[in-house]
Amino acid sequence: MERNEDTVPMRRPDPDSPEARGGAAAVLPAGPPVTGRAPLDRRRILGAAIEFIDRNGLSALTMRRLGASLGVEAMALYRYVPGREQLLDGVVETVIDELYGDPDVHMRAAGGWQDFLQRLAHGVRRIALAHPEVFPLVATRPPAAPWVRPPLRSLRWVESLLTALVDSGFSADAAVAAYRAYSSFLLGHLLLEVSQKGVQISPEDAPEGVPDTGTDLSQYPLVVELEDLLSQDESAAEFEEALENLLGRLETVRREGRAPGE
Amino acid sequence: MERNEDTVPMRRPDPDSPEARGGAAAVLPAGPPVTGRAPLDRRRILGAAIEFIDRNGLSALTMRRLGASLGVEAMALYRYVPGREQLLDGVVETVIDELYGDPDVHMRAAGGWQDFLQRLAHGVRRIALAHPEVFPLVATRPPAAPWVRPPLRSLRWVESLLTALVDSGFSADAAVAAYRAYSSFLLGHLLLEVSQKGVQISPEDAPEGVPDTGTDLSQYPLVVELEDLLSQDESAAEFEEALENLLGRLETVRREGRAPGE
DNA sequence: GGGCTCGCGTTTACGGCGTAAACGAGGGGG
DNA sequence: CCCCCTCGTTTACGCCGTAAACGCGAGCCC
Repeated sequence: MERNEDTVPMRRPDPDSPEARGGAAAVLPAGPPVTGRAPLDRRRILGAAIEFIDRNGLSALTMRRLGASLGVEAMALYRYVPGREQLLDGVVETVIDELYGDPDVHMRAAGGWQDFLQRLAHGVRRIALAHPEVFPLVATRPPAAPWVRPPLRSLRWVESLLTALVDSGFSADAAVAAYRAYSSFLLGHLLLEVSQKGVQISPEDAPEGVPDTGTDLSQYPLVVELEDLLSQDESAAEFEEALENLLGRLETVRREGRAPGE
Repeated sequence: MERNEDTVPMRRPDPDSPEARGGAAAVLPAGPPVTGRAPLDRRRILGAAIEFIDRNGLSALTMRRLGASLGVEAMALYRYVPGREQLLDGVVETVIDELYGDPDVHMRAAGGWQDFLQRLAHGVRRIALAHPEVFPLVATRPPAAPWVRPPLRSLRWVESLLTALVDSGFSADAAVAAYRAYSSFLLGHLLLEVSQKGVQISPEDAPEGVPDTGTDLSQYPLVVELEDLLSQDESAAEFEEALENLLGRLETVRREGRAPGE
């Protein structure tokens, strides 16, 4: 066991964590930050919904409670949102639209396609970490078209990404394959990361003297032996590692100018 | 890439599709297949819930309707299941327990760790494709412990997997890292695959003469140009390709006997 | 055999949900 | 002045999850 201590040299907290950035992923600067009574509008409703989910969890969001958090009856929301389902669609769209406000993510691949994908990936990760309760929604809400894949649920970003790849020498086939591999990578890593984060927090009650006597692990000796390692959170490093690997793999695909499967 | 060869020789429809297998992933052989009135029990309830979700979608599942599908009032279910949430937990557990009945998936790595991981991956994929409406539940339900990562939500499988890796020469670090990378890969790929499959089906209504005039694509020329490619379903090949790549990457990690990030 | 108990499904009831529909209040233009 | 348009409220309906009381048939003890 040589790998705890300070083997990891200077990986401060986590470059994508919310506190490492000056609230750059804040929800909405919608005019004055009044929390009292202001004229309702769609943006304000969606912002309040995101804040509500961040604070209380997705399952606690109801039309009545969201209305109450805005100082309004539930039915008032229906003037601006057709219904609860479309409200959630709007939440998902608003959350990923935070990418446009992220100064480290660009829509055009000025620094090459690898820089583009890297910045985009970290931007999405920042959003996931800033809204862990919302991200499962981003992941599972049915997309508009079969080729709009979570978590990049916006045509503009798909167009950006494909453009960056094709302009950098990817064939059409390879660009599409890269888009799909990239989406799968982001979705898998980030969904697991936020769900893991949620689990660590949620059993906050019953902090007894003996920790974690919930289940009997005696039948799983290796799990017991590796429990420390398994509990460690190496998400940031693993994300980086897997991302680098993916980019490397895509580079060979690009060079050989063919789809990766053949 | 020397490690496929004849592992996947004839890729006609899809080796993991439900119809390509003789119902091997059927839900329950719980005694006589009577659908009428039989004594209620937990297994029968969970089986009915899975069938209900497969047929009508997760959002249609209510205690009352599930009761009705069993010829019983909703409250009768509460003798066997504490509540709706725990019912869903049971559904998830039951679905992944289908792995134990899969003759192509083994709990011990008799044919080497790569064979083990490959069989397991395809087993999980078969389950995902057999129950596309259930899989998002498998992916997003909070796990029991932070180190039980979807989609392999069972301590027995985690123990199996780690054992296979450690026995094959992975260091403890490397085995844990491999477990995490493998989980992310499975989750990302399969969640996207089933969600894509769901989207193709759901807008079944309004098959007008002009197809897909729903949204204006004029601002996204590359998306338009690549629309055919983007709509193609290459899930099986991409899954195989990404899995092979992951295994290859893990092999170098194993050989060098260190965690992959350093 | 008679009555008692107990396992199991039903009935009833309650508060909360999403949302359709009718209803005001308040203000700006004819 | 009055009308009507905008926007939030009130009321109402059917469905939801589930607590609690109930009923009923089978088995058992005496």
